[in-house]
Amino acid sequence: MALPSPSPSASGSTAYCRKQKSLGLLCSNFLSLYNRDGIDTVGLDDAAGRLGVERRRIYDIVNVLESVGVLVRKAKNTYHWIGLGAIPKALEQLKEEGFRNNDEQVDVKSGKVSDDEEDERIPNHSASLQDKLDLDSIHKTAGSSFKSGENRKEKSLGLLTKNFIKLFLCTNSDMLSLDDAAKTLLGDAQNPSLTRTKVRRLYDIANVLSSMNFIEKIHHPETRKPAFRWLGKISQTHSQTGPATAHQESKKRAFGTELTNICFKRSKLGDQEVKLFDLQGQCQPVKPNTNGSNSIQCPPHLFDHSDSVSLPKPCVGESNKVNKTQDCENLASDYRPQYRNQALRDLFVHYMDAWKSWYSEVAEMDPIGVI
DNA sequence: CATTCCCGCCATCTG
DNA sequence: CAGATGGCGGGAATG
Repeated sequence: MALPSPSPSASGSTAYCRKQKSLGLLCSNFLSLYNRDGIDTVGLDDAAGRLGVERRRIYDIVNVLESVGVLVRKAKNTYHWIGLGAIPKALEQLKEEGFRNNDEQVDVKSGKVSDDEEDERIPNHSASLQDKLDLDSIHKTAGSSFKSGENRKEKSLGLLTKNFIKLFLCTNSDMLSLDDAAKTLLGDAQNPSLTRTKVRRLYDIANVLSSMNFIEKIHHPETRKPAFRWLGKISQTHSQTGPATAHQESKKRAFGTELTNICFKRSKLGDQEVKLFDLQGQCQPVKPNTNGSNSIQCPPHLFDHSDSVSLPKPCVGESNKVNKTQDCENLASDYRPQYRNQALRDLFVHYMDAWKSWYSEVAEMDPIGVI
């Protein structure tokens, strides 16, 4: 049926920009919006509205954030904001959990010990990755019978996030390709389509974790293949963490490179008026608590944009298409603040890099005099 | 062509 | 039972 063809009727380039809709960006914005004093509860509708995205996307964000302790479901439509300060503890817990499950592979039906799912002993589970840390996981392969209940939960983004993180926390290497991660988490399931789906989810997760600087995308030194590296260093493996700040992720899909997620649907028209949120930046960056706090370090922080730049950047396209465009255009001129041109954007990116390097090696950076 | 990952349908799960 | 959740995979951007 007549698909709402994306007909780029409007002369010129398509204004749609994938980056502006990334989960990573959305996550940053979400945090910018709520990570501040006084916030106690987060309403899904409110969030969706202010961030100008569909509810569905909020679920994605919230689910991974919940896995890291930043939020807790309070009631329907409502979450209790805990804060970034809860992250270290949550990670510590995940780590423990991971190790525990690892060597005794608890069997607990319907998760008792670590809420996790319930499994079925993967038959030929051969350690595919460095370790055999078989964090729970285990999903029956090509489905057969199953108790939809647990089965569904078993595949939740939240759980997957936890397991993904455990992979880093309980493993020697802190570098992981999503493909390997997917396979590991699937208990080496052969089913390629299953893996594909898993990888898709991992991309989602990786994006938000990246935006929070938990991990960073890199290319495996040898394989050249894309992988992710854990940045929230763990005591042991720490040791000078590599060469330090190899931040050259210039212009790829650098998450958080842009602000806001305005609605510019890919094909279907964007409905509801874009309600750009009015974040004032103020996202109290949690300082790197390097003091005492044992091993796990809260990932280097988010908000690359917090202070200096914080305003929403509406779709910068020159020409858009559909009707709704009007709205955006208007909004664009209203909020238009920065980054309308490459130069500014670059500057911003630069700023972010500076922040990252500063953070990762507290002191290593040199005040690049961009300006 | 391969990799990334947004989008939104629709199965499930609450309240 | 309506509304809330969120798995899932098609297929469009991007590399």
